[in-house]
Amino acid sequence: MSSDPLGFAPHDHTRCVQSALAEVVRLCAERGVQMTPVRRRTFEILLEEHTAIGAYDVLARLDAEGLGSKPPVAYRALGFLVDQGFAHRIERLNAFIACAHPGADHNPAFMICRTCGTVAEAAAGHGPLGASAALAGFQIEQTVIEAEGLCPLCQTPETAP
Amino acid sequence: MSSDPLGFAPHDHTRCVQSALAEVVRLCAERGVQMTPVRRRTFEILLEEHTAIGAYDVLARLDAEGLGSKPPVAYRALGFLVDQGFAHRIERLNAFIACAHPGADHNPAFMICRTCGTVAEAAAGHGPLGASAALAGFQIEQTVIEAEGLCPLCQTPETAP
DNA sequence: ATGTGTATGTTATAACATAACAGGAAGCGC
DNA sequence: GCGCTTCCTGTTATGTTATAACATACACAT
Repeated sequence: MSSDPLGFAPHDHTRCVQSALAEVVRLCAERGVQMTPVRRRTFEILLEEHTAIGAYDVLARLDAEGLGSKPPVAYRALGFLVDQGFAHRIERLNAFIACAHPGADHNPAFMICRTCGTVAEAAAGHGPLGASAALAGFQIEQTVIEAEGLCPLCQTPETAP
Repeated sequence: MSSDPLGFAPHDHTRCVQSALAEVVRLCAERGVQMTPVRRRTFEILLEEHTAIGAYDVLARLDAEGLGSKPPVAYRALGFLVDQGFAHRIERLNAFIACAHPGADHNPAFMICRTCGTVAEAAAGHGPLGASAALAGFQIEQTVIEAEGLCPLCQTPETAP
């Protein structure tokens, strides 16, 4: 990804895959956790897909490459990536997506296009909840912030896929 | 059940069930949609439960009352309630909860206690996404905003359930 | 009475997810 | 080396959530 924090613009994909991969490999070493073949390939698949993808779709690709054929294999690898902040789970879609800023401390928010399925990550902070939560005395640990709508391209019939 | 957090404060539950039910019945008439027995009972179940509850749990209760035993029955009734804004789906929990303000035009946010499971509804607006989305040219139609953490009672061991 | 629309009943299956246990490889202290 | 622990992977089996597709019923208008 050369420049595209918001994700609806074209970019150099090959390059973004490589740099993200290098970055997470570095982070794993730093944290003393293992980037095993299954985990690595799972992360690559998410990067290549470059949109949210279901656990069973990931599994199908792992299986095709002889890296595992049973659900737990995919769920464990995805769980690891999510735990490490290298990927996110999109609750609305029951799907996973590579993190746009691995390593960065962030509270991600997502914009999901209902037409083309593209998912873009944005920064969120704890947002409007901060105020309500403070008022209620609720201690936030984690947030899910997902918007569904139309991406720029799908708003105009001519450019829509 | 006569005291339990909506928000996280106790209140007169019997009364809130009655008034919410009356309100949605009124709204159905106003909108020309039908509040059938299954839909009505489903809504009552959500109100009585007063927290997020899974579709199959709703179904079990409908079944016990002879109102339907197959998944589609529950999913259709819940879908109707959600469509009408009488209930909300909590993505994080794959569960449903009665709306705290039926009829009001709102973009709800939810606070989910990871210890006691209580779910409180708050107002959100389009929140932090508004800015990011505008910047990206993304047209928001609907948002999912859910925070997980500790409710006031569960923050202190003595008062935690 | 016939068509139309809306709701429900039912079958079957799809899609998503995890518990539980077995085996194997890497590191470590002895 | 040997035994120990730890972490990761493989596999079985099952649990949980959700929907497609088709059949039936009823209400109401033409």
